[in-house]
Amino acid sequence: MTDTAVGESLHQLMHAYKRALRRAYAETELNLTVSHIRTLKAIRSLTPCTAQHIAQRTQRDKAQITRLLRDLFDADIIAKSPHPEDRRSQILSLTNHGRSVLAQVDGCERDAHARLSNGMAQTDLDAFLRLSRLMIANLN
Amino acid sequence: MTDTAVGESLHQLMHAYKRALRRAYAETELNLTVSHIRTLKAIRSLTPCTAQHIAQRTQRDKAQITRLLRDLFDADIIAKSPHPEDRRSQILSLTNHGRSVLAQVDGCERDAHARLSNGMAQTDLDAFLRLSRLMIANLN
DNA sequence: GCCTTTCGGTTGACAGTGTCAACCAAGTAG
DNA sequence: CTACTTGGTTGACACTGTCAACCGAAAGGC
Repeated sequence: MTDTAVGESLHQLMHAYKRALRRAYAETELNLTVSHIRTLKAIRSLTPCTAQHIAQRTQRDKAQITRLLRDLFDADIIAKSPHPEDRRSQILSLTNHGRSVLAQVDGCERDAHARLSNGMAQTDLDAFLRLSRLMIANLN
Repeated sequence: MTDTAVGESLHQLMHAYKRALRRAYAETELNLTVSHIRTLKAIRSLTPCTAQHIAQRTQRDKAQITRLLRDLFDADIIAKSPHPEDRRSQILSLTNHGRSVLAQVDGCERDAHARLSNGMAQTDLDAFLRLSRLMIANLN
């Protein structure tokens, strides 16, 4: 029985979390999906950053990355500059606009996270994180 | 920073888990998606069971439930019988075929779950479950 | 040098999923 | 009876994940 319980919980948790994020993002008048934002955050945390760095980091298909990047580029949130050593590749970076967008996003997420972790001790959060990562490693 | 870490971990874990399930299901020659199976399991655990019982249990849109049920019905996995007290509603149940399908699914999931929880103590799993449920409750 | 293979990225196509709104028929309350 | 609610269906649409084909650039062998 605990077999299916873990699966069910995962589903529900994921779903509820995404819904919470979407709601939070919607309030900011930014027309970005969860995927766009995940991509943005990957760009911020990777330097230098190219498309397949993001694909690796977020574990998603490179085709999807391409499309997300196009949207972000069109919205003037990211900039592309030529890779100095490989002309196939492009270095991605945030524009000023992008940085301010991301700042707003951070605010939203802080709220969502506060709500998520309401009544949980820091040790609980750490434990959750540790177990999640263990499971991810097991599955990959 | 742990803010985003929890979100990222959730995403990745969910994704990896779904992928593992999909792979496992694919081997069984059953043409069922993760959603179909979640629906099936809901039917098994709810008696009596109607469409919106499932919607409630799995936290999904009733429109989606309708479509999933149609597929399952067409595949002779579930049966519909009239609700004795409400002619709008239908009681859902598993067919014999459905029960054997579900038995196969259980096998797949046991494997996937074994892999997922490799190297984790039972207390870890319990803790994970507890924390997940707490978070779900927080978000709803 | 050239040829083949690999790699970064793009594009097209498609299935699965989540969400919303409109709707119908059956039930319920006034 | 009328008005409102409820169970279920349908249509439409956006987001997401996945696969295969492709292009141009790079790398390695010869």
